[in-house]
Amino acid sequence: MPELPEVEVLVRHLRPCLEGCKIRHCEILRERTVRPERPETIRQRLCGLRVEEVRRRGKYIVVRLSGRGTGSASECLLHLGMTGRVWVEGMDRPLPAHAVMVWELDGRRLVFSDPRGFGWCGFDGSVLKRLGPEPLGRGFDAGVLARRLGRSRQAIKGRLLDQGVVAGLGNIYASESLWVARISPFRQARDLTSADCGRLVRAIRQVLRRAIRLGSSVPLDWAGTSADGLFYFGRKPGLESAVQERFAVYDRAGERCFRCGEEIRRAVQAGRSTYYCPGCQG
DNA sequence: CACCATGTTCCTTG
DNA sequence: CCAAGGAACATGGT
Repeated sequence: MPELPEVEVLVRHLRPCLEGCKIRHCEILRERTVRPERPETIRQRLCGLRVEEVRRRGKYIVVRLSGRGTGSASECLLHLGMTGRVWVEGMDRPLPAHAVMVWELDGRRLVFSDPRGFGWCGFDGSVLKRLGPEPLGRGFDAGVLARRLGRSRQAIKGRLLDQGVVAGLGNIYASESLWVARISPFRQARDLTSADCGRLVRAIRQVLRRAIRLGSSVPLDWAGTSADGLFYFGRKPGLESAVQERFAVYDRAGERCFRCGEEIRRAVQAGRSTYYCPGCQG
């Protein structure tokens, strides 16, 4: 469920559930999920700590924990990969088949479930240092984007997926942003004018804000048992109306462009699907 | 069975 | 040395 908007909505949801809670036990059901530390190290580092703050950076969930007595603060990172989910539930429920980690709180528990197993939990904060600016923060404008794109001959779509250029865009919202900015995903990054960069920055912000607003306004199934993709893939019966026209191009190959009526196309760039409108993204 | 999927890292190739 | 592309990770849905 993970691009910036989904993680942001999730973090807002988790904040009141977690902040102030003490972690009584930590159970790791899939060892690969925790890294680079060993499972036993993670368990020891988490046990007995209190959650001081839950925040987001890019697609990462950052959990700040207060130390045992001596004030040794630490930050635990969670990344959801492609299919990771995190929620807090009562202790009476059966654990899902793909639970990879569980934190026992007082009378409740946090469940990290991840069928595909690309998600991650650990204390190595170095990944955060490599991230580009927050697209919704002040440090992101046309000049910054242009500088980060540099002289790259790579297609702009691919550059937007690089978390060092801007933090939090993924395959869906990269396509969406380019459509809003009317920029072809195949343009070489170095060829974008400053006007293009300005439109792209505004488009990215608009697309992400709208997705966060939408995700905050729809009743979400955090555990995702009904397979609604939390808030992707609103084609599920009963949810389509709420999320209709959520995506202008993503997963809409063969359908008509809302702006010019052309048929949306799908292409493959660097092994990943790109959706675009050949009519208005010249 | 074939192909597709919201991500990141590592390796190879040019 | 760098840029770019592809494989790998692993599982489920269509």
